[in-house]
Amino acid sequence: MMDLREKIATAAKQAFSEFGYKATTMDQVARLAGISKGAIYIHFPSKEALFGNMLQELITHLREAVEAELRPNADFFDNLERGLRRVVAFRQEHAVFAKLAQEVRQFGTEPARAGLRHVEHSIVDYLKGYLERGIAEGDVKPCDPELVAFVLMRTYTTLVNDWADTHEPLSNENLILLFHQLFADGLRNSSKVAKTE
Amino acid sequence: MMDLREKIATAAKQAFSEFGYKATTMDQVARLAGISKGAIYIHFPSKEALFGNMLQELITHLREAVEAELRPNADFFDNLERGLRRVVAFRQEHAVFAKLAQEVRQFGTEPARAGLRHVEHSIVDYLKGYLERGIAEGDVKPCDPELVAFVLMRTYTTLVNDWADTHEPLSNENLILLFHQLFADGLRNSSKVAKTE
DNA sequence: GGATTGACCAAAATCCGAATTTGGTCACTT
DNA sequence: AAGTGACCAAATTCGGATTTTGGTCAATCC
Repeated sequence: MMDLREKIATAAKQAFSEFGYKATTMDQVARLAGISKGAIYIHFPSKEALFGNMLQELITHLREAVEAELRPNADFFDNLERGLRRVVAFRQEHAVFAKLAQEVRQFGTEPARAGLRHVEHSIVDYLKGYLERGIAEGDVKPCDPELVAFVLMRTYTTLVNDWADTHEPLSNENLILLFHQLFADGLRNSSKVAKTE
Repeated sequence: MMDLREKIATAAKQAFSEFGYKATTMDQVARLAGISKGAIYIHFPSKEALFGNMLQELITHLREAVEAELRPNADFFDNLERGLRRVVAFRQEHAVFAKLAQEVRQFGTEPARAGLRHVEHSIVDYLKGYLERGIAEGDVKPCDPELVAFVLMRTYTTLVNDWADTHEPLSNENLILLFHQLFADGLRNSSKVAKTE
């Protein structure tokens, strides 16, 4: 049988995914886990702890998923592309992200906002390390890895969250393609023929 | 003496800048313009029209300011940088933008949100035309100009506005460097030396 | 006689106390 | 010791009275 703590965590994730942070009640989680409310507090000190535990597990699983995707001998930017694609897929596989983002937009729920920020920061931090390795190995031009990681992540978030407000949402393929074109190779057309003036 | 319509428009901008859209009342605007409330409606059909008029004027002035900044014979990406920098400066010179952004974050006021979106869209639209010309002239690789314009605009304002929330603000030089590195030339280090392992 | 006013109105926003819900506890059962 | 569920204080929601606000228009002014 499933260990109780795990059962509670699963029920919590299910509830947070469906209702968001605010609208999830401890009674609901207890009912979903098939236990009483008091039992939750034997394993988790608070609702926020339940939430934080879920986020931590997501971060761990995301990192594992991304690392499983990387090919040590492949081109740096191909791997970056792979990793980003995995992040996109992971977000879609876990409805919590969409639900929490919607909740933040609609109600501005503070713990939900902080949670998403926490996840984003851990991704940026991971990305920073990856960029540092790329610079050290000579695959990436020297740059401020934290700043570039920040921009990459923000651009990604903006594209996923904000572009769809006013346009057709981007397909994964277009998203990755755009990233590659913008950040890896740049927009400058270096094969331009000499201007005649 | 200042023409009445202009006086009303000036008072409206002053009020919107200080209080945002929602908290600005027609009585307030009338008082600031030194006239009665009814007189406003001789020149503007509604509060929204007053707001829209202000935004339209801002858009016009911004476009003029940007165009005054461009150097026809300069490098495409240098001009792009120049223009974007002017946009950011313009936003800082006109307190309405900050006030409206704050209002949207705090209250989600719909006309304020729509107004900011309208301004941003007109900037992106202008940028899109600029990119299209760049593509046609061979300065820029083929790409979706609207999408790229959107990303450029958002990334630039994010760098200027949000990076400083948690880090040392970027100097203009670093900003230009980063911008060129990211979008113009890309991060790929094409002169990589053969790996020794 | 057109421009301007300000009392006026319906609708929307705001207040505010009552009623409900919720996170968390703990004496008690199993 | 693990788990329960009635219980509590604090937070949230509800609803209706009260105020504010965008917009109008007959009266007034120049």
